[in-house]
This record gives sequence, C-alpha cells and structure tokens, in this order.
Amino acid sequence: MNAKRADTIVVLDFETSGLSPDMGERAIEIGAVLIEGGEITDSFQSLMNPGIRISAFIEDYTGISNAMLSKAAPCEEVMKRFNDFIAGHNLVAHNASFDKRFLDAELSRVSCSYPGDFACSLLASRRIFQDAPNHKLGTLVQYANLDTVSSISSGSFHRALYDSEMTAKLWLAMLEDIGERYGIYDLPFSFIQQLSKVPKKSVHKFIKD
DNA sequence: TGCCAGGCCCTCTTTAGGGCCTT
Repeated sequence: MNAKRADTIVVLDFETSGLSPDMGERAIEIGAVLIEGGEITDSFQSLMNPGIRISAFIEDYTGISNAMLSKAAPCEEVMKRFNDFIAGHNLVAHNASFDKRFLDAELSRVSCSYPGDFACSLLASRRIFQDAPNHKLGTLVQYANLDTVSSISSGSFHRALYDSEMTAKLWLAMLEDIGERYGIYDLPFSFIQQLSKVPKKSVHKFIKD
C-alpha cells in the first residue's frame, strides 16, 4: 500500500441493492474520483454483479437493471481493483456512514480492509452551508451553483460516478467557501473532519480559532 | 412467517422521540 498522501482525496459513492449490508444488501456499482491539488485527476467506475436480484425500486431509482448486472464483473473482482485505487488516500462520501458500511462489508468479502480516514460531506455541509434548504446532494449542488455537466461521465444523479463527481465538486466548493469567508486556504483533511463534529453554533469560532 | 439500518441532530431531551440523509 502507498504511504498516505495528505493532499489527495478519493471521493466515492456506492449504488446498492438496499440500505444495510447487515440485512444482506450488496453493492451494485462503485464510482470514485481522485482529487489532487484541488482538481479531479482520475476516476474509477464499475458495475458489479452481486449475485442477487435487485428490486424494481432499485432498478427504477438507479437506472441499473438486473440485465446490466448479469453482464457485470463479480463484486469480488471489482472490489480488489477498487482497493488498489483507494490505497493511500483519504476518503470522502456524502453521508459517509452509509458508504463506509458497504465499503467495509464488500472489502471484508475479499479479505481486505481500509485503514484510512473517512470524512463526510453531508456533516460538513450542515455546518458550512447552514442556510441550504436541505442537505441532500442534489439540493446542495444547486445551492452552491455547481456545474452539473459532468466532464467524466454520461450519467446523472443516483449513478455512482456522477454522484461521486458532484460530491467532489461540493467538497471543493465548501473549501472555497471557507477560504473566501475566512481567508483560510489549503485546509488539511483532518480540519474538515473535526469541523464536521463541532456544534453548528460553534462553527464560526472553531474556524476562527 | 414476518420482520427489516444506523448515525447524526434537534427538542416539547438526557428514564425519548422523530426527522434527515444514504440505496
């Protein structure tokens, strides 16, 4: 595994068959982008065959069909490749507790684990974009006036690569917002992690201090 | 058979309940 590089972040997003790996749900698609020096420099996307049929609700929600998954590589094969992609990088996801559960569950099936740090763009946005109508990814993309035209995927919301790209843009927008408001740039990953835990009322003081 | 998540966060709170987010 590579040594961890503090200036690089992998933003990831899973599409899954349901909400909980503890209830037998599986990952069906992984998408991720690599951020280096404030720019997206690499990406990873793959459907993965979980070996179970997904519900009509999930087919409709994601646009991923059972027929598409039947032709995809097995989860185990994809996760081994993805494990190599994330090695040495900090991770970010929107509602990270959800993606972390599936990442841990799928990696454990191939006898791998991710020992690094995970940050959550949802928790961060509740503190940085406190005036947003809500903190769903789509709403925040609109609120922050982000470019919704993807440069790396042909997908849309609820597809893994597209959502990971939009989450990456949101992450960069939040860093930019702190920079513009406080004149603080090049914030370390760990700072946003800590910021995501402070009470909303204390965000201003936390950043100033 | 029938059930079905879990962490965060607010408040009419802490001996609890319910909404927000993710698929």
